[in-house]
Amino acid sequence: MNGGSSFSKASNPFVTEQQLEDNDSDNVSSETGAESPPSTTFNDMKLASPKKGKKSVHKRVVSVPIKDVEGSRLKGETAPPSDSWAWRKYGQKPIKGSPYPRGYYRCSSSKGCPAKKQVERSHVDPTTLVITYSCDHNHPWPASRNNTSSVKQASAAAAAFAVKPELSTSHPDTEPESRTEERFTDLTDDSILTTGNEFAWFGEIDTTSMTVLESPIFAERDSSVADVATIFPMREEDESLFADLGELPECSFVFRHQRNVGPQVEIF
DNA sequence: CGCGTTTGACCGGCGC
DNA sequence: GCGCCGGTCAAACGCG
Repeated sequence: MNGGSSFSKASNPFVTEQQLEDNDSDNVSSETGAESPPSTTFNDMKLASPKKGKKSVHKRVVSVPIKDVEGSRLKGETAPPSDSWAWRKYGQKPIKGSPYPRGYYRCSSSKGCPAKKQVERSHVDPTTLVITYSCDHNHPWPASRNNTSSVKQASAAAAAFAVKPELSTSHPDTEPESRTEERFTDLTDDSILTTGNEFAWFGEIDTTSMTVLESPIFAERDSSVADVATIFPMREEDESLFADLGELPECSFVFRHQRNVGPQVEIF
């Protein structure tokens, strides 16, 4: 929402959605090799909660030109684009193989929201900001280490993950926590998230920038981009994805931006 | 006063 | 078994 944050069509950030399911092996590498071997992005990607024996893990990575988002925040190098959600940074670490540090953010829009995201600059394309969204739907949120005040909503948090996407859709700016819980209730429905929330910022940034609308999600948000959906019939897959979210213990989204390359959408 | 950011330390997993 | 690396926590600081 900050002015300045707008995806310039010129940049045409192609968004490649990748859903990583860490079923039990590493089957994440083919697509990544498209242009940049994100060795750190996927291969090394470990879920925050390593305790997981083997649960399906979904991650979504969004790559956007920094120049388009840097306007939102002039702070760190990995300043994430301002979206409709409030993110609180809880850590930053230098990543091997990448000259840029990775920032760890946790959703603070709703107290119990387990949604997290990692923001880092692509070492391949320094001008590209890679945002990895990851949500632990099933995350137990151990009270022992739990943060400060999300315990009570831990349960809700679990569902929050699914909710989050939904919230953003209509969530103005002030997202009442209570609402979160309500959403969960409905979530079970086929309300499959209008998934706009997490990506709401895309729309806010610049609706005309269809470049980032390659995600079916946008298609639902804006009929004007319906064409995109046609081009990238991921919609039903996406829905499936989200639909599963209700059952999936964890989820993440992966978007990838590839320059000079046609939009690529790959789903695992 | 509250919230968010920053930084260092700690923990756990994975690879060698 | 050891070392490396990623991820998270917790305390301190700054800003609104």
